[in-house]
Amino acid sequence: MASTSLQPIQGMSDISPPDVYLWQMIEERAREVFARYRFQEIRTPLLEKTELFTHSLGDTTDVVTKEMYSLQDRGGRNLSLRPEGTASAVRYIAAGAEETANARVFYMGPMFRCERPQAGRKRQFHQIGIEAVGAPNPRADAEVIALQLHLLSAWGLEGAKIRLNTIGLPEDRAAVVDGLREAIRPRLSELPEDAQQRFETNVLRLLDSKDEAVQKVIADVPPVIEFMSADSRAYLDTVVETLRSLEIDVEIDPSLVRGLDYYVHTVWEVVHGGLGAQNAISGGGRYRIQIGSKTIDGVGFAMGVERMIAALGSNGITAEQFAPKPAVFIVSLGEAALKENMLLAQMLRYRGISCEMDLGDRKVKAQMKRADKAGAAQVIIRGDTELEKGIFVLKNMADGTQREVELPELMELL
RNA sequence: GUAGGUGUAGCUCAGUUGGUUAGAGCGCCAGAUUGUGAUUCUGGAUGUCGCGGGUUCAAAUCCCGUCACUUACCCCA
Repeated sequence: MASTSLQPIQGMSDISPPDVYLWQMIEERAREVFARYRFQEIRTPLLEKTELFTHSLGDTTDVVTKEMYSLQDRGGRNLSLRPEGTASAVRYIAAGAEETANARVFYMGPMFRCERPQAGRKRQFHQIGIEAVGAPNPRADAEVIALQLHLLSAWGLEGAKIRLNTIGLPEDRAAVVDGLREAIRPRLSELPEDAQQRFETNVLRLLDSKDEAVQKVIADVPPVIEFMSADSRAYLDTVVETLRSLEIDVEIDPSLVRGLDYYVHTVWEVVHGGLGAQNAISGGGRYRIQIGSKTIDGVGFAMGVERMIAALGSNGITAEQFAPKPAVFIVSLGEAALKENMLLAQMLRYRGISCEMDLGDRKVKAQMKRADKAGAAQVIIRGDTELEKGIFVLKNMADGTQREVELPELMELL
C-alpha cells in the first residue's frame, strides 16, 4: 500500500498507461470529427479572473458559490481555476474582431470543481467541448446536437440517449417562474423544507429534484414550455423538426433544467445507463453571455471525459484495446550480440519501426516471454552465432515460424 | 457540508466466537537437458494486516482517535 504522501490530492488522479491510450483514442477521434464540422481548437488558460465565472455562470449558482478553487495572486487579484470551459472560450471570442463573430471552436482539457468526489465526479476532471457562436438559429442547435451524436458513434458508444428541453428566453423567465409557482403553490405543504425554500429561491430547480415528494407534485405541473412566448415555442419546434429531418431521435424532457445561468432556449443532456448517480456524460445548450460591452450568443456542449470512459467501459470498450504494440522485439544472446543489437534497434527506430529489447543478459526464454507479453508481432533473434554468420533469425509470433535472413531482406520484411 | 461502506502481498480478495509460523487466486522470478513465447508441472520471493493510542496473558480481529479511499445526498460533465 502506497503511503499517503505518494498519492495525488483528493479528487484528482493520475492517468497512467494503459488507461491513457483510451484517452488518446478519444482525443484523436474527437479532433477528426471536429475537423469535418470545421471547428478549430482553442487553448485557454486554466486560471482566469474569478469575476469571469461569477458574471457568466451566475453569481448565485452552486458552481460559483461553493465549488470553485479560488486564490489570490501576489498582486491581490482574485483568480479561479476554471470550473468549465465556455466562459473562457467566450471571453476569447468577445475579445476578437469581426472574424470571430461566428467562431466555431472546440477545447479539451482539465476543469476544476472542489466538490465531494463520488462516482463520475472528480475535483479535477476533463471536458471536451465546443462552442458555435452566432445569432440564435435553431438549425445551429440541431447541427451541434448532430455533431455530438457523431462524436459518440466515432467513439463506439452504444446506448446513449439525448434528453432535450427549452428554458426559453430571459424575457420568458418571469412568466415561467410565476407559472410554476402558481401551479405548485396549492401543494406547497407537501414539499420538504429545503424544497419549500427552493420554491422561493429557484423554482426551476424543483423540476429535476430527486426527492419523491417533490417529483410527485412536479408530475402534475404543466411543462415549462406552456408558460413561454410563442417565439420560444416555435424555436424549440424548429430544433426538433430539424433533428427529425436529420433522423435524430430525441426525447423531450420537460423537467430538464440547467445549473448555469447563461442558458437560453435549447438545453440538452446525454445520459447513459450504468454510470451510477451521475449519469449525464454531456450537457449542452444555447447560451447568451454578457461580457464586457458585448453580448455573445452561441450554442455548445461539454462532455465529461471520465464519464464517457465509464460509459465506454460498460460497453466493453477498454484501454487495453488501444495500447500500441511493438512491431518487433529483439532477443540477444551474448555480450557482443547485445551491443550490436542496440545499434540495430536504434537503426530500426530511426526508420520508424517501433522496437523493444531486453538490455539485461536474461535467458532467451525470458526474453521471448517478454516479447510475447509486449505483443510483438515479430521477434529478431540474434546471438553471437548469428553475429558471426551475419544473419538474423526472424520469428513470426502469430504462427511460430522462423527463418534466417540477411540484413536487406530483414529490412524488407519489417 | 451531511450520511453509509471500506482500508490485509504488485493486483483482486479470504481470514470463522480475539489464540501464537497471516492465506488464496492472478501477476512476478526461477527450474522441468543444450539458445525460442499463450498451455502444463514444480519451486521461490514480497506484507510496519492504513496510521496512532487503548483493553487483554494474547489484537488483522474488540474500543477510541486519525488519515485515505469509496458510495450517496446537495449540485453538476
